[in-house]
Amino acid sequence: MANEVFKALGHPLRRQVMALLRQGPKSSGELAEAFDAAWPTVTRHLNVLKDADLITAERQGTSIIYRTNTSVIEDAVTALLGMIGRDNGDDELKEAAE
Amino acid sequence: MANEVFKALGHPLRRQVMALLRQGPKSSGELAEAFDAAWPTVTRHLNVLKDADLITAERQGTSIIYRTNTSVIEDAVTALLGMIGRDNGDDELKEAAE
DNA sequence: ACACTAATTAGCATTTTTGATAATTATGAG
DNA sequence: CTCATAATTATCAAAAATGCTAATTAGTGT
Repeated sequence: MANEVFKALGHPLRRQVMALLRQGPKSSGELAEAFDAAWPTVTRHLNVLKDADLITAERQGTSIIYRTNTSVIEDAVTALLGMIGRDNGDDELKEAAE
Repeated sequence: MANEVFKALGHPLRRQVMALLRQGPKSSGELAEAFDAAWPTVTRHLNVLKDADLITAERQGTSIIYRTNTSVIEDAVTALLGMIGRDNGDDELKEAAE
């Protein structure tokens, strides 16, 4: 999971997409308009985000609507938080056992 | 900031390094031993992490000690959390003004 | 100075990512 | 069915990332 998520967020345009979708669902066209890049280029970035499960796509008549997938972002936060705070290598079940 | 951070975390070996450093500071050699990759390869990954400010390097006699830089990870968490939760595009100072 | 160990930088080949244009699919309107 | 619009997939070239071996720098001890 984490690999694709962080990799997907590694591109500025893709983070921008996430920022735009924060204001609510948007169509492929609306997103494509928001950037200098050509539409197919934006489409590809959207696919990267979709493969990473960061967004979902749903056809609605003639257009395709994208939404951010909150839960995956939450997972990424958890992964990140896991990088802070000391660990002794003792296989993680320590906390629970006392 | 965010670009380099997420891009840096986009590689499995580099996330592994972060996980190892969670147990405390480690030398380049200790880290290099932990992977199948050749030492120079690991060094390069360490440089990517360092450029992203995710870790710091400090020479200690003959070896170089790496530590995770907590604050940058916290910033990344904030960036991530900023992707969740509705926004109306109204330039963010809304919350404060009521 | 010389040797030894720790680690990095240089160069090079392979793979992946990016971005554009052209071609294609899908849906709805008339 | 045809036309127009929305969006994707296909292809290709340019740029960046990865990983290796060889060469180099840096510190320590003799």
